[in-house]
Amino acid sequence: MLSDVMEDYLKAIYQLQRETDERIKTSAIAEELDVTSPTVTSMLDKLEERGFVDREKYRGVTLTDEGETVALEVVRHHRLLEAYLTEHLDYDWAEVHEEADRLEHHISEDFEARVADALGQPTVDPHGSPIPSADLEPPERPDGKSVTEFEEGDVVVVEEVADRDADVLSYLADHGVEPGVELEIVEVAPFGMITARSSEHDESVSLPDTVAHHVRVARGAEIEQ
Amino acid sequence: MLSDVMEDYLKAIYQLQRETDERIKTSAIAEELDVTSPTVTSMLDKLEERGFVDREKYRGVTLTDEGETVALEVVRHHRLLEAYLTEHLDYDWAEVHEEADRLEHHISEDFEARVADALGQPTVDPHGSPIPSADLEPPERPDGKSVTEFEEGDVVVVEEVADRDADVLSYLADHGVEPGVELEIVEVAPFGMITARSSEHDESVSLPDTVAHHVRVARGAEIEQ
DNA sequence: TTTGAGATTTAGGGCCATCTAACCCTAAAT
DNA sequence: ATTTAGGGTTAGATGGCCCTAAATCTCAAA
Ligand SMILES: [Mn+2]
Ligand SMILES: [Mn+2]
Ligand SMILES: [Mn+2]
Ligand SMILES: [Mn+2]
Repeated sequence: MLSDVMEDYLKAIYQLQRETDERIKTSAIAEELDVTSPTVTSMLDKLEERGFVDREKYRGVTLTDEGETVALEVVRHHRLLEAYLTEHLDYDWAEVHEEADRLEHHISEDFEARVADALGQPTVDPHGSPIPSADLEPPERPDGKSVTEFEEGDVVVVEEVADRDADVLSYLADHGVEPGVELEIVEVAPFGMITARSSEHDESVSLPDTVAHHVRVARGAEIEQ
Repeated sequence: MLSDVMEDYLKAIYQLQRETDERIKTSAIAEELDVTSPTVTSMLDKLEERGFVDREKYRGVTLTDEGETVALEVVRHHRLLEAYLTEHLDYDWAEVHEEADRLEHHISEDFEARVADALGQPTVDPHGSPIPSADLEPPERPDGKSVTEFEEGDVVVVEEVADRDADVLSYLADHGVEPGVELEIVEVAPFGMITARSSEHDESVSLPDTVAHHVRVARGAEIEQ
């Protein structure tokens, strides 16, 4: 059996891999999980021994197929829980992450199935992130781009808000940045900040790149002048 | 913070204390939690140091008030979860225990409150066991007696079926032994077995004392001849 | 091509929860 | 008052996850 700590490492590696295409470095995992790098090194030893990661010493790791399957399992649990908590237990969008992050390791497959049934086999979580299917086949890369890749005047539709910080999410919700909302990019500042107007709130929000990077969008319809 | 293992020890001691009035022995805890007695001894050291149990070496432990509060917290989580799983996720009476036994250590106080709300602040779980109140005041001893204390001809109403084994619970449900059901004691065998007729199923069930001991009942109305 | 800053691994240690083997205490029976 | 069986505790070890300090490697800049 896999410990919840190991599950967290595999999930972290999976999520870092979604962002970079490169091998995942010890330091990136250490940062993500808030542990020191020697701790990561020794865990990577174990994960390699167990066949969950491919490793090149000093050059980082990638998940094996088995490692990816475990990660997808955990991510599926996480996102189903987030969806269930918002839909059936009246949790707020911004609050669900922490609860799901603990419970994801402790629910049975039976529980997972019942939650998925109660939700009608959903495919995205409340943040717009895709929920891996029950067969745990690796999903395709989403084709949405980060909002930081657009320019002044572009109109986009928010697909996913992948931040995990409750305060940031509350702020975004308060200013109308949620999956499904249309945004017009009104300004791209030279110091890494983007300003957009939400069609919902008819109000503009400014976001530093660190936050904006987590807002994935698709190009929307042109706005009439 | 208390580990989930410590919570399990305190819950086990609490539940053993409900049955005996005497100090709880190392071996009883070891049996309950399926660990060896030296393991229990060393955990009792820690629990004593932390002020959760009163200990007399070689003579067993009792919970302190703090220890009892922790135990009640865990039991409240457990029973609320059992109730929620049966009411809202379509779990069967017999199946909930294992799931609740894991999750009880990992839900937040917020989750607890939301589940209690969704259920309308219930006071008993699906097995008829009392759910400790949110303030965690020690509940009174229930006044129900074990069905083994009755005699042939007595009519009783089932209040609580405190077994934890899924197969035993399924069997009991199949034969109409559930909270709220009326039973007539039809035979008390000399070798520790009791036979009762369920008014629901109009069928009789025979139960060894080991099982019957967990069926708590109140005296019911007399049956007309 | 060399070198040094920065990242990674190794070394060594701590705490937790568990085990087995060995020793010791209690309480009941003589 | 002794004995002894049964059970409790101590001793010592393991595996898991984490840490700091020291050694080692990598890669980009000079
Ligand atoms: Mn999340
Ligand atoms: Mn699963
Ligand atoms: Mn139970
Ligand atoms: Mn609680």
